[in-house]
Amino acid sequence: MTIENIIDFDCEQTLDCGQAFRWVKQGDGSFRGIAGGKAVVLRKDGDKLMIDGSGDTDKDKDKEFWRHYLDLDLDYGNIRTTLSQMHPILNEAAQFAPGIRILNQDPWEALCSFIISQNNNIPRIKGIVERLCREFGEEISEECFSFPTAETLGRLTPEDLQPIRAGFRARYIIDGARKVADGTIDLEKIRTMDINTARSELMKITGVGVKVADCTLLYGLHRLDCFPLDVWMKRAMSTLFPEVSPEYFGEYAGIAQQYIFHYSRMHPELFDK
DNA sequence: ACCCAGGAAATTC
DNA sequence: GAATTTCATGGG
Repeated sequence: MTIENIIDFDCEQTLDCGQAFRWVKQGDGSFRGIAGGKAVVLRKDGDKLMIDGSGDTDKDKDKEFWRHYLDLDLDYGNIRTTLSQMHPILNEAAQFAPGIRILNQDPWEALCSFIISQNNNIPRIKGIVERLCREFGEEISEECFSFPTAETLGRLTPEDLQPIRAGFRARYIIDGARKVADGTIDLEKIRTMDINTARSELMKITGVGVKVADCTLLYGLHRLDCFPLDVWMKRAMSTLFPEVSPEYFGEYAGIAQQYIFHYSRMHPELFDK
């Protein structure tokens, strides 16, 4: 399948910028990954995006899924212009990776992934997530596994997660899975709650603090005004934007956050000393 | 051996 | 209550 007239989107900038952990760059520059129970390879050529390998027979519905997942119907060019006018360094960061978009990931997958992310590094997060899917997900196609549901994981104990080597995070994963599975936490209701209520709802899960809650809101529930502050972002804000607070960036602060996060990680020398 | 990693809970002061 | 320590695992 092909989607035409793609602008302001780059596979690597969007899929390998720390918001999702299941996309793997292939030798030919394409990206292989799984979302919504569909295993595909994404490849951009000029302004065309090729999506191969989806088994869905309903092409229109399938294409709609990927348009939505990749957030292709939001005008990022316009948003980037607005953000760039707010601050010269944000302009620099946005120019550096103008193809970043905020994915519409499955909320449970985002929540679980960012629980795993705490006090951890990205390569290892990817390894744990991969083993989690391989052990407890469904094999959709050859060697491609879906993300396990909250219901599936909620029936397990932390000891059952031993093979994925998540360490102390195992009991957090199970607590989150149980609360989502039994309705204690309703992610779709949280989607439309005001930001502070939504955050404290998510923080009812053991192992979810402000940062993991904000990542879940931004990357899983598409709350674009959320501005997660991790160690990188705190350093970036104090060094690059000492006079600015996150609210300054407004309703699309989360997109600004992602430009700044990616820019900072690609320029660690800015923070030497 | 030592330090850090897209933090948060548990403990101590 | 605020500051510090611990948590499990792997890589540099």
